[in-house]
Amino acid sequence: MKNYLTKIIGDAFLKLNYPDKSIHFDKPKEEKFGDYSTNAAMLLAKDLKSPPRKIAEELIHNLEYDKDVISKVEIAGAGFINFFISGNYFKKIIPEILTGKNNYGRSEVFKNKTANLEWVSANPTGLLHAGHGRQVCLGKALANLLEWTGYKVTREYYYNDAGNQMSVMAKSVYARYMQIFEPEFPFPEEGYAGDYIKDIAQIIYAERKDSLRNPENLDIFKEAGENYNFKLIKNTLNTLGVKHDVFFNETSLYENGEINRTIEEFKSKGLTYEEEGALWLKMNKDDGFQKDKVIVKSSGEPTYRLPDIAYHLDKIKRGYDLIVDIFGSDHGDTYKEVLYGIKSLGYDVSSIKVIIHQMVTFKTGNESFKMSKRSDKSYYLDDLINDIGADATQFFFVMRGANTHLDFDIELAKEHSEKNPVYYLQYAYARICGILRNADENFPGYKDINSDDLNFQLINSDSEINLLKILSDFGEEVLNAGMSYEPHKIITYLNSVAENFHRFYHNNRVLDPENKELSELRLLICLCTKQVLKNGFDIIGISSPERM
RNA sequence: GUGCCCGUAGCUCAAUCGGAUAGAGCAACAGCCUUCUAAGCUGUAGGUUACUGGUUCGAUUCCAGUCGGGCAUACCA
Repeated sequence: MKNYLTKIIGDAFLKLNYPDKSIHFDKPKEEKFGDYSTNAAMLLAKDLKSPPRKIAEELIHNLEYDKDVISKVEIAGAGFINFFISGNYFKKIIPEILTGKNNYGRSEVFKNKTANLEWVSANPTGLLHAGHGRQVCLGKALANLLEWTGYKVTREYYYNDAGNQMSVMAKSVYARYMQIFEPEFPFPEEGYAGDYIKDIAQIIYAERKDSLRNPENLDIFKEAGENYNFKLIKNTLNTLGVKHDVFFNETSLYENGEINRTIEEFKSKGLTYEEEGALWLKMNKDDGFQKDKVIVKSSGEPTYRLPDIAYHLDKIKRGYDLIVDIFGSDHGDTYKEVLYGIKSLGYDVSSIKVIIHQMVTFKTGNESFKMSKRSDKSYYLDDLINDIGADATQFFFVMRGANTHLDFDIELAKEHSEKNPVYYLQYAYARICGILRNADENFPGYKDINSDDLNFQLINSDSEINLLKILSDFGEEVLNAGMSYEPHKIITYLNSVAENFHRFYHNNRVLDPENKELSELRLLICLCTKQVLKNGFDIIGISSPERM
């Protein structure tokens, strides 16, 4: 629709010899301002030195359009041009949705493009805590959303198995192992205190007994911990229906020489210097950096920046059209350093899109508590899912824009789980399924209705037309949400679908034995609504319950 | 201290390159079930968009400052 409007306005511009402007269409909140509006005349006012309303009049005068599509064009306010779309146009959406089925709303804008989405990427030092949920759920929805705009998406999980965190985890496991024999054996001060570390130690003890009391290194402890923790993490992800295609480990970058190659590249380009035994990357103050950063510690180990840079170079070389990273705001500064490193080596970072989401504060009543894997008392993502369910978890985290701070009151989520906004949407879906079950009994053969044979003029109430209008927006909404990487827009949209359906349901009896033709039309509207809800649920990653 | 992010109804959040009377859900209040699921619908109330100034036809949106919160300022990731 927007394409059509852009075209006819563009033609009018040509006729009038107006300067080229990018024309933007809004959807007015108020019905009386039409279905679409543009402020083109106001934007031109300055250039043409002419009042906006006069320009708008000229534009309308030179506008050629199909009367079956646009019923009315008006000037309003300071110079808005409002377009009213004909009710008949929206009825055409019915066969379109029924034909499109599970693909209705998909866009081909990015067809044949590839995208890599990296998210979660928590190091396997323990279970995912509830705060990780935001990223898990956001990424899941975003991956789906990108697919719906045409991308072929690779879902990727990166973890630093060579870094300090994993080493601390190994030390923690070793200490717990030793405590089996010597209860007084010291536990590392910054170690991971959770009971699961003891479980890992017990597993090692069961296999190796006391043979590892004086190990050459802690590799066995690290590996056992990594395997154990990854199993738990994948289990949690699985509960939420998240499945990564690629698990990329940092070690592989050492093994294939990419780390050393990257160091050499930095050195040969004169971007580094040595000081106090460490290798420093020069950071440009003009780009907002306050000081240079270490990329190789004096111990000889790289800091996280170096492998992160090498990892992103690897992704760039794999040739994706779009590379998306999702990080928490605690990485808000560091990703800039990584991008800076990549750019200073001469690589193009324009295909890399970084999404930063703000932190989540969890509350039970008046108490807010910290998410720390290193404390022994934690609220895990598994706990959250157990408490409020996978659908509600997914929904709550995706419902909000990523860049907003989020207060998550667990007591409230538990208490009000039945009034959770997710049910508002799913209930609309279940309601439709109920009607269809009824139709199975009383309107046998409704599935064979050919929409070509129906008299669409019978659809004429506001609640029917408005519902169809909303349904016809789905494709635009998907594309819009996808291009801004904001899955929560889909939820905002689905809310209006459900709202309009509930109103439609309330105002119109769908199955009326006295009026077969009208009933069949309304059944089709139900089928269309069901399809749009289902497709939307699929994108945000919640289930489509037939009954509630 | 410095950098990034945020501040919208009692609570959690929306608001499409700056647009028309700032919208939903929850909570509150008043109505609606012999008819397809009342997890619903209809209505009422709730706001100086933290504050102050600036930019312009027009600001929740852009700019400056103030206040308040989060994150980061490590040879952890």
